[in-house]
Amino acid sequence: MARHGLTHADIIGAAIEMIESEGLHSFSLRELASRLHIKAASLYNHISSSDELYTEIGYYAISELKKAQFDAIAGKQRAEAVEALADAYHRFGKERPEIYKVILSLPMVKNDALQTAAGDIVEPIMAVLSGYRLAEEHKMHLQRVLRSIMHGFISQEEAGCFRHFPADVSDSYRMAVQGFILLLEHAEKEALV
Amino acid sequence: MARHGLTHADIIGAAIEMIESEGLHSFSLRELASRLHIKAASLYNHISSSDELYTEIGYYAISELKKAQFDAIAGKQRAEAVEALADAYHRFGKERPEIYKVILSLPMVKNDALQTAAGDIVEPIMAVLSGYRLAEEHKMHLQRVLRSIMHGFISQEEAGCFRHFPADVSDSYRMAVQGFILLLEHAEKEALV
DNA sequence: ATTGTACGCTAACGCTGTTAGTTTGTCAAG
DNA sequence: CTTGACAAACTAACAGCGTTAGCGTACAAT
Repeated sequence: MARHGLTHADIIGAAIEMIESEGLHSFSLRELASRLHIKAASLYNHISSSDELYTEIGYYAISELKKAQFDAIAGKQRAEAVEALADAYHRFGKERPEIYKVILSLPMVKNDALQTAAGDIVEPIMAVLSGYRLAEEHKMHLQRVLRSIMHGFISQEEAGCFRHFPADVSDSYRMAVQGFILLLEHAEKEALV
Repeated sequence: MARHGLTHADIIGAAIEMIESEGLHSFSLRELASRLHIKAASLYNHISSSDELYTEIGYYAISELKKAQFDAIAGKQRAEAVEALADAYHRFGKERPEIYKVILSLPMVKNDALQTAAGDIVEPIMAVLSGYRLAEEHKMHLQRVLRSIMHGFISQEEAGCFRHFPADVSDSYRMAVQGFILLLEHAEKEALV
């Protein structure tokens, strides 16, 4: 009845807040609506489907992640930049696990808007790799390798897969990143030959 | 009415088949029941909840993955064994993506039965690492690193995250694995010092 | 032959996303 | 100042989900 003056951005913002605090798992449109003092059906005046909502939140998450990475590597070069980037990625995953999960649930195949989002993920990594003398194709491969390491690590850590052994998890991550730097330097040397 | 002589194993088997063919996403107890010519409620004579069902399928998936890895590394040593293991893991993820997803959805934190399953994941990797002269703690770390690489890679590949660049995806994976082998050898040398 | 249990059934509950159709508040134009 | 249009809320409903309670029946063992 009483107009609440809700905007699209309000909806997205509230959804993000809810997901971060209550968890992606227990999120629902009805709960979101209720928190906005609205009926679930009324949400459809602002969004076209739950899929669209998740996609938009995914965009937000990706841009946040991108920002965090660029902030971290600012003014840094080579190994130091790689470490800072990896650290920022790891921190993002640990501090905002539910939002990170939204990124994972994005079906990157679908539309091309998502393709540009995928580009956003790649950007900071490519920026870091630019500090190394690498062939363009090598850079593409190595970018994938670094993403695999970072994503694989935090998603397994988050899932609790790393509790099997008592070894310190941060140490493992550091070793993974050092291994990647080793590979980078190796690739650089080979290119010179 | 007419007894069908359904066993617990039949249910699990049918569920696995459905998930592999139709996808985890569109799987439901009601569809599973209908495929077995049963009502959904009747499933509860054989399983206690859908969670339990997913968990059991997860066990199955993990054991299959473990088997594939051990088969691959049989008779191989060191770098060759690492490559074979990584290759088997990759193949499993590509050939049975839906079943692989079930593993991911397992909440490893929960009960201790799942802890033993987590052990099963670790086993073949530790077997391969045993071919290298490494401190016990190094082995734990490196096992996590390899898992991160393998899991991170195939989960991103599956999600379509690697279409951004034209570079060959298998080449990227090979490079990731070679990088890990490099790290292994590096760690081995350092240990000798 | 009788009894017990394992396994099927129906009906229902509360939850999910989603749609159609209706009302109402607000703001702009006449 | 009234009127009309549009935006944004509403209610009611549908189909689907997992799950529970309670009922009936076929089969196996006594």
